[in-house]
Amino acid sequence: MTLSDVETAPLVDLPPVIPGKAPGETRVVVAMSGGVDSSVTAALYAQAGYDVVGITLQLYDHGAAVQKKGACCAGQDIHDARRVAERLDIPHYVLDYESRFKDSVMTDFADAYARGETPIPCVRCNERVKFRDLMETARDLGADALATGHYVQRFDGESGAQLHRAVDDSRDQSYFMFTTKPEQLEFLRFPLGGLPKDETRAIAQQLGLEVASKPDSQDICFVPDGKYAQVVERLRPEAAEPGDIVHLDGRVLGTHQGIIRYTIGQRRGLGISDTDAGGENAEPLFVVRLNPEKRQVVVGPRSALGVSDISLTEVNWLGDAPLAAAPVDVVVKVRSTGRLLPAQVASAAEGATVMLADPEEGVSPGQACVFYDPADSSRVLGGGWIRKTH
RNA sequence: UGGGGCGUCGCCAAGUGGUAAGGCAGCGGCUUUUGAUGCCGCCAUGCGCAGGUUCGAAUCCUGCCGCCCCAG
Repeated sequence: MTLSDVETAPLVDLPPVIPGKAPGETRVVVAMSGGVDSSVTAALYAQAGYDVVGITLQLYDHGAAVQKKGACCAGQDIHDARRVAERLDIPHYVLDYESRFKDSVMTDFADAYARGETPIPCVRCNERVKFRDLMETARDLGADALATGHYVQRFDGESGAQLHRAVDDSRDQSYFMFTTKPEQLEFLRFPLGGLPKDETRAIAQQLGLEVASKPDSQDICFVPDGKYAQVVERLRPEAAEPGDIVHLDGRVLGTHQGIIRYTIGQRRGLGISDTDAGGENAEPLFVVRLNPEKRQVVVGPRSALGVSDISLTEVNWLGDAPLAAAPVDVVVKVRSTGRLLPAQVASAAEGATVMLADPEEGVSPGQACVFYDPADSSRVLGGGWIRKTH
């Protein structure tokens, strides 16, 4: 039984990958992780008659520690991807990207923590692995496009391809895609971005894909047991050394087991109680700042968390007109799951400056600030890495 | 070894005869496809110890222990 026997009517109204070019003549490389989303992505193009090539990247190798829990691991995911490709009757390749993933993503991850920042490895992976090395490979294979299962939308506009949020706000992944360059965007396709919440699984089920009920991935892929500190500690042991927990007012309130365990805005896990206020006035303490040089975790009351000005580096701008020194109105996200915040952005010496209309809490260096069009908040105008806040 | 005060959960702290508030910390869960935040739940059969009074005591009485203060 092949795919065409199961389902003949199109499941999704797929826009042509290359307008005017017949699907049969169009080669689409699909990045297949072994999960539901990328599997359905491949299936949609295969069903529509495209010349689909599935590629799975082997990014890391979980040792025995993970396998014994029976949780999914790199090996299982690769196996799942291969099964799906077989079922779809498409060629499938597994590429060993372990060393470049380690160099481009894991090292950056550890370095960021050592610097007192809180990294987003998923963005680095998109930026430095999937949309760089994998894209290059796709081009080498003569592909017309690289498709992924990300929940974002891509539209052709007056001045080139535009990046937009997913239709389903609860699944939108645009925050993780802000580094995508215009020329990369031209080559990318995201067929799931227009799908409502449960549609993908329903399609996977209709197609009889075994991954249909596979749980959504969560947490960081290379630390599925949640103990990311161990990974960092292996690469940057100095970041796991104990130090003082210091209050903004200078009091030393306790000690911590490594700066890597904390991020700005964090409340839990400090193990300290500020009782100077006394009685019912004891306020919870939050991490306000990390000082890697002194190995200090600086804490303070919630009122000390508000941030209005943010300095960004490595800014990627996707707007029609270039970003200038004169502030422009945008709305921004400072975390993937969060409200859109009114703000202004202006280019600066080494990136850009963002001024929030209202202070926001828990804004950490190493995280991303992503810009959206205030007139059409679905459109991504770019973003940058948060370097400093105040 | 004179006088006064205090001793309630890891920290702070209500409670002065009617059957142990609350906050902080901690733990568990939900939410979240980065990190946080948030939300929900749990958290002293016992109030320094030992007796006594009382139907009933953290609350009253006695003794002891431990801190603190003031004296000399």
